[in-house]
Amino acid sequence: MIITSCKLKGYINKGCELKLVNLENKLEAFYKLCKERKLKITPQRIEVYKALAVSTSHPSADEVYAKVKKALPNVSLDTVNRTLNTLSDIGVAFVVEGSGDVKRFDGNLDNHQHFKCVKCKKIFDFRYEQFDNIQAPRNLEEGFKVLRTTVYVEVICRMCFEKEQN
Amino acid sequence: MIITSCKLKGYINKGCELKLVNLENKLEAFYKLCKERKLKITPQRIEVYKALAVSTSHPSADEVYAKVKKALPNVSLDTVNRTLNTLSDIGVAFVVEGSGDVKRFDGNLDNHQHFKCVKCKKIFDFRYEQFDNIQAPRNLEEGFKVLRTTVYVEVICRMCFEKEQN
DNA sequence: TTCTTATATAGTATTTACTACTATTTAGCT
DNA sequence: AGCTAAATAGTAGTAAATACTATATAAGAA
Repeated sequence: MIITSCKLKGYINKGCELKLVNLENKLEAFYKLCKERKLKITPQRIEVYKALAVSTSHPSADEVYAKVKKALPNVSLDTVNRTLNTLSDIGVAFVVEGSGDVKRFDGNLDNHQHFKCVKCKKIFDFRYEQFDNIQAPRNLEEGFKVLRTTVYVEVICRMCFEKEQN
Repeated sequence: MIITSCKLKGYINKGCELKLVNLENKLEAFYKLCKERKLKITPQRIEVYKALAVSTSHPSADEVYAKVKKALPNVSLDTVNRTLNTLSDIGVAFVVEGSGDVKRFDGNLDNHQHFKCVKCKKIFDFRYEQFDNIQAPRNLEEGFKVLRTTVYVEVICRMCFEKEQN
């Protein structure tokens, strides 16, 4: 088990230098992908991509905005937001599971898991005995107070899938 | 495997009548818990608790608010919000994993899982080979387009844990 | 039952996240 | 260099959640 970016436990992210070396290659791949998808390669897109590619901290749009602003002082937050969504669309980034949705409450204390439609944001329950007692890795339990370990599935529900086809 | 509240696939929630029968018992237990925790049993708390206890749809604060408003027309949204948080604090409800946080992006496409501190909202990566190829239950894969299956761990990080002690 | 007080609430204001809109600019093609 | 669809900056708007303050009330004490 490798904790890849857990600074609290004193782990050092040894991947950093590698990341910078790789950035050139990553950028090339990114350019290529943009061309394939007929997306214009703009300075804004490059900077947003770079900010995300070298980050290990799962930044919010605001945090990426702050970083990009250093290179492009009058970039707009809207552009950063749009670009982040574009990057997710083409698969070079993704939205951390569950984040970005309104706070939802659950009064069902029985053992169960959730799956969510990423389009309509509906959340469904399911129970799968195999997942009832899933254990977080031990060294995570040693370094942190573990409250809950769940399996989380992101789906597109039938309704949204059909809507998408039209 | 039981899909407990998946209406899209035509499953009917057979638990509904049972839920209403159980509500009385649940309420009694809730009153008892409130007394233990020195929390006043107010009409607002009762209605919020009831709304959540009979719901299977992981409602947002707004949705609970709308429901409670029918019984208590001039309840405030703030009260509903506070009460929902109180219910989470005493353990009779919980916040659906990941929801309620700002949208966060991840540029790391390598196979990995996330754990999040519920206090400071920081997200950390970890890799645990066992979780690399975790499979959603088959009948879920049949009814929905599954995009991603991850293990999600909620923790309190050391910093926040120590802060809490003081 | 009435009194007292800490707790909880209603109503409003504020903050923050995110999306929408429009006029302007620009990347990529010819 | 010129053209055009796509992208952007700047601003406005919307929605979610928290913060604040004066008022109301639950629950224990008298």
